[in-house]
Amino acid sequence: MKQINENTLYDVAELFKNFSDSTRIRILYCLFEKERSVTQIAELLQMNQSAISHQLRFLKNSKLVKNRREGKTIYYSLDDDHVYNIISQGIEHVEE
Amino acid sequence: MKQINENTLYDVAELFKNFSDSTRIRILYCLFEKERSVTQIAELLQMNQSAISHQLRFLKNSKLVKNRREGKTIYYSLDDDHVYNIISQGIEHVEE
DNA sequence: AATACATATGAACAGATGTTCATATGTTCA
DNA sequence: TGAACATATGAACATCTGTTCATATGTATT
Repeated sequence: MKQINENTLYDVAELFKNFSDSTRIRILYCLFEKERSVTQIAELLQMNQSAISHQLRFLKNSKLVKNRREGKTIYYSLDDDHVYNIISQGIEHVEE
Repeated sequence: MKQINENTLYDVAELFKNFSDSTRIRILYCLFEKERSVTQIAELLQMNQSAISHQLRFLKNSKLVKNRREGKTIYYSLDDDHVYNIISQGIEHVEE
């Protein structure tokens, strides 16, 4: 087992916090396929726009999603190669 | 991307909840090396026994740790092969 | 049986978290 | 410029979460 820094585990907990809420993980999962706008995500998840927007900010701060503007619309997409792998591993775990 | 069940993502969020708290992840991490008693864990993490005990129950319910009694002492150890991999991947992520 | 040790448990509390509502900001198009 | 659309934001609120304290349960030893 490799030696790790004192604070690393706190950062790891912060990282996993992103995946510990069903709204956030559903947002990330629906971005697996392709980028989507805030409105599209809200419709997909059947939740109101503000709730999605708040969670997207959370995910953006964690650098898990990025966005780009196209006119009035802002498209969000995954910003981290690890996201796919981490969630996939989680899915594998629970489906056993 | 594979097709997943409606409820799977909720379960995945539940799974990651285990790793989203620094106390729990530190407990799990110190069990990487070997099994440890509640008191040993409390000393290692410099936290009181009750807090550790509560979190161990949490982790036990999630089937991430198991325990065995030896006299007065109860030893906890990891109960899931995935735990090691999931946390390792988290560590890798934050150390980049 | 009484004491000491190890762990578990429930209640109480403070702080964190997620959602909603109202509204602000930013963009497009007429 | 004004209206319509898309998104962001702050405040308020209810709920959830993690810790502590006090105490209960379980085991070993004398």
